[in-house]
Amino acid sequence: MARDGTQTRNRILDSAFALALEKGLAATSLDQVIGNADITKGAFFYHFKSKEDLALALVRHVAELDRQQTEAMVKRVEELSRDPLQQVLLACSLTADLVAPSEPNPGCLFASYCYQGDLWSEDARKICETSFRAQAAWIEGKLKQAVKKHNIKPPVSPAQLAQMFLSVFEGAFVLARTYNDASLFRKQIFAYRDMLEALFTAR
Amino acid sequence: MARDGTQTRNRILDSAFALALEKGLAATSLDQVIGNADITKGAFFYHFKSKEDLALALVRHVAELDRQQTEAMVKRVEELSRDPLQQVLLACSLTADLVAPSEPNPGCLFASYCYQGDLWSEDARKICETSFRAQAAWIEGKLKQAVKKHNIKPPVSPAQLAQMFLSVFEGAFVLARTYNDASLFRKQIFAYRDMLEALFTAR
DNA sequence: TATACAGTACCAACTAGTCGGTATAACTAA
DNA sequence: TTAGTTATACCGACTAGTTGGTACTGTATA
Repeated sequence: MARDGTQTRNRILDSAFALALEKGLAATSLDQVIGNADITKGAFFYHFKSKEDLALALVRHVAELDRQQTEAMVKRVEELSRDPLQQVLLACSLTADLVAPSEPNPGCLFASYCYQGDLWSEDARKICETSFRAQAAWIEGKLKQAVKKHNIKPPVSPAQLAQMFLSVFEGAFVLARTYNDASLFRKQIFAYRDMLEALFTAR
Repeated sequence: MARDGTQTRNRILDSAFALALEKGLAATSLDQVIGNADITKGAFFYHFKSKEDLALALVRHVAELDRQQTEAMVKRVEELSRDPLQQVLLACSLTADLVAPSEPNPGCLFASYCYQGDLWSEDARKICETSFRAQAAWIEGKLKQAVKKHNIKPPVSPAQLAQMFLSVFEGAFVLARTYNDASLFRKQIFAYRDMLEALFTAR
C-alpha cells in the first residue's frame, strides 16, 4: 500500500459538494473542483474516471451521509419519546435545526441534480428516490401508529402527509434561496410540524 | 418597420424555456437554443446581447406569464365563490390541474434557476421573489379573511400557510422529478388543499 | 430605406479528458 | 540488511473539441 487515497477522494467529494450547492455541478468545471480541493488534475482522474462518475459518486456519498444522519436522529427521537406522533414532531424540530439561519447556500443536492439534465441520470435518480422513500416510510409508519393510538381519522392520509414533509423540506430550500433568507427553512419546517400536531390533536 | 421581430424573439424564449426545464439553462448551449428555435446565430444575437441577457429576459417573460395566469385564476375563483376559504381551495384545485400527469419535465423555472449559480443573479432573484410574494400575498389575504369570517384561530398563521403553499408547490415538482411521476404534483397540491380545509373547518 | 433577419466564417477562452512521468511505501529475495 | 520489485497515489503539461460571442455580407419585408 502507498499513502491513503481515501483522504484525497473525500477532499474531492467535499469540494464538489460545496460547489454543487453554491452554483450547481453542471455549471462547475472540473478545474474549479480541483482547485477548490487543492489537488491536481492527475489526482482527480485517478479517483474518478469522468465528471459523470464524480456526479454519481457524490450523490451516492451524500445519500449515505443522509442515511446515517437520519438513523441517528431516529434513534435519538425514539429515546426521547414513546409516542409515535411526538416522535415525528421531534424529528421535525431536529430537522429544522439542521440548517443554520446564516447558511449562505441552503439546499439539497438531490434537488440541485434534478434540475440539471446532465447529472440527472437514471442511476442518480434512483439513489435520490430510495433516499426519499426511506424517510417518507418512517414518517408514514409513525403516523399510522398515531392514527391507531389516538383513534383519529386525519383529513389527509399518513402517506400523503409523509410525502408532504419532503415537499415542504425541498420547497423550503427553494423559498430560502429565492427570498435570500435561510431562516425561512426553519420556519416552514416548524409550520409543517405545528400543522401536523393540530391535525392529530384537534377534535 | 420591417417584419415583426417579436415572433422570432418569442420563438427563442419558448425554445430556451423548454430546454431550461428539460436540462437546465446552464447545461444548455446557445447552439442548442438556436437549433431548437430553428433560427440562426445572427438572429439570436440580434435579439439578445448575451446568454445572461437571455436568461434574465426568460425569467422576466415567465414571471409575466405567471402573473397573467394567476390574475385570470383569481378572477375565475372569485366568480365561483364568495367565501374566501373556498376561493383558496378552488385556487389549489386549479393549480393542481396546471401540470398534466403525463408531463415529462414538470418543474418551475425559478427553482431551476436558483440551483444554477450562473443564472442566479441578484436581478433574477428579485424577479422570482416578487412573483412568489404576489402569490403568497393573495393567499394570505384570503386566509386572514377566512379567520375573521369563520372566527377560527388556526394553529399556523395565514402568512406561514401561504408560504407553505409555495413550499409544497416547489417541493412537489422536486418529488415528481425524483419519483419520475408527474401525478405526484397533483396529489401533493390536493393534500395541501385538504389539509387547509381541515384546519379551517375543524372544531 | 431602415428593420429583421439568414448565413457563414472566425476567435479566444475554456472544457473534459489524456498521457508520460514521479514519489511513496509495502513486499520480496539475496 | 538491503537492493530490487511492484502497486498505489499523484503531478502537470498537453490536446481535441466546445463554448459564448463577433464580424460581416446578403436579402426579404414593411
